[in-house]
Amino acid sequence: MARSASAMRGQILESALRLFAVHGFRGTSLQDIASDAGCSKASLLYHFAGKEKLLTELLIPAQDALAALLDRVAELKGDRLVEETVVGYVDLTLRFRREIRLLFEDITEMSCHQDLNVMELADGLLDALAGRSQHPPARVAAWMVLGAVFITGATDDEVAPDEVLRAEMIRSALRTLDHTPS
Amino acid sequence: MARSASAMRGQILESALRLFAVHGFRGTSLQDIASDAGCSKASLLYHFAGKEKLLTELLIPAQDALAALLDRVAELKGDRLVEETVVGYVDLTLRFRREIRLLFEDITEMSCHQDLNVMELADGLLDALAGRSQHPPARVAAWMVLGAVFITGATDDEVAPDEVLRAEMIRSALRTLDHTPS
DNA sequence: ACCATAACTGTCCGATCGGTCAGTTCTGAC
DNA sequence: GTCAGAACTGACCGATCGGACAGTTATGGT
Repeated sequence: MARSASAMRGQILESALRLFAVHGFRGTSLQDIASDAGCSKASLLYHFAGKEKLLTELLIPAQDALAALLDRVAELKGDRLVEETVVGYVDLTLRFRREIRLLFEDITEMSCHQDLNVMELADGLLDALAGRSQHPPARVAAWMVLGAVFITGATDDEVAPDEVLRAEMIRSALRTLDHTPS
Repeated sequence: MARSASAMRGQILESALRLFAVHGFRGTSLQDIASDAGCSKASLLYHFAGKEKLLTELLIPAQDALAALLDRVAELKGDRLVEETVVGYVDLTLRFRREIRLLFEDITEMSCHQDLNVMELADGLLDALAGRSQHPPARVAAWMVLGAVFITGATDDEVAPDEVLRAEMIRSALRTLDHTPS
């Protein structure tokens, strides 16, 4: 058939993202993705140099968004820093739900992935959430928020409508950080 | 050599737990475990009926401990319920760190595992953390605590000594749940 | 109409995995 | 010492995986 290149690429990426999010990176074979996308495994490997490259391409948008957030809050301090970081982080997890689930499934794979520096960015996020503080209580609370938002965003339990979920996640996170609402 | 059965079994379980926690269930082969434990793959399969059974045996203690916790707080209400649940859950994650990491790595595997009912127990835990409330804000906050403690316990970053970590995890969790300290 | 090239595929390959099995080695009771 | 059975092993098997490659089909510019 030979459709336009970008169409098939997009279809493959979509299928890969969904399957990876459900069954994990290792739990999804190239054949699974190809079947779901409606092409042959060989065609998949024509568009993407390998399974790893496919994973990389899927995660880069989320990574860039996180990097942009960290860049945006880099010059803030105190209350503004924490508030902006929390809101930005929550929005990010809701926007990239499936990517988060994928990251969640194969966190160890990512740590030693050369093209992705998720761990580095996570450190920066942790730092901002702690308000640049090095005190153990603040660091622990920041870790808690990191995990809380991460998992709450990754879950697909319809615990609440997205708008309510977002608002409550932000409020809960700020409480965790002992941040009195302004 | 043919050492006593229990000794080799214990060695295999120990090796499996460590390797699973680091590389995940799928990321660890039976040969990896056997080499680490100092025996052959065939010997490993002599002691354990299969890879799944090995996983089950590793997670049962943690599962039982969680079930016991839920049983203990079943008759409590209000503040006592939430406090006991939080403290118990935090202690549990710190006691079973590696098991948590393992669970963390392969959460989807577990959901469809017949011998383990982790998801069912997680629901009970969520319910107790929410103080048996069905209101969305309380449910979201409970989800946040579930994830926060989960990840903070699973991480091996030495963010703080265990005693400080424990105390701060409990305090942070109670703040997340909007629980004014008694 | 023609053709260079992009898009695609069927088929094969080596590696790795979980698991089986017949056979060997060790141990403890007598 | 002997011997039954537990403990252990090397060799092998079928399945599955990621990937390579030669060959085929469709497309767009001329």
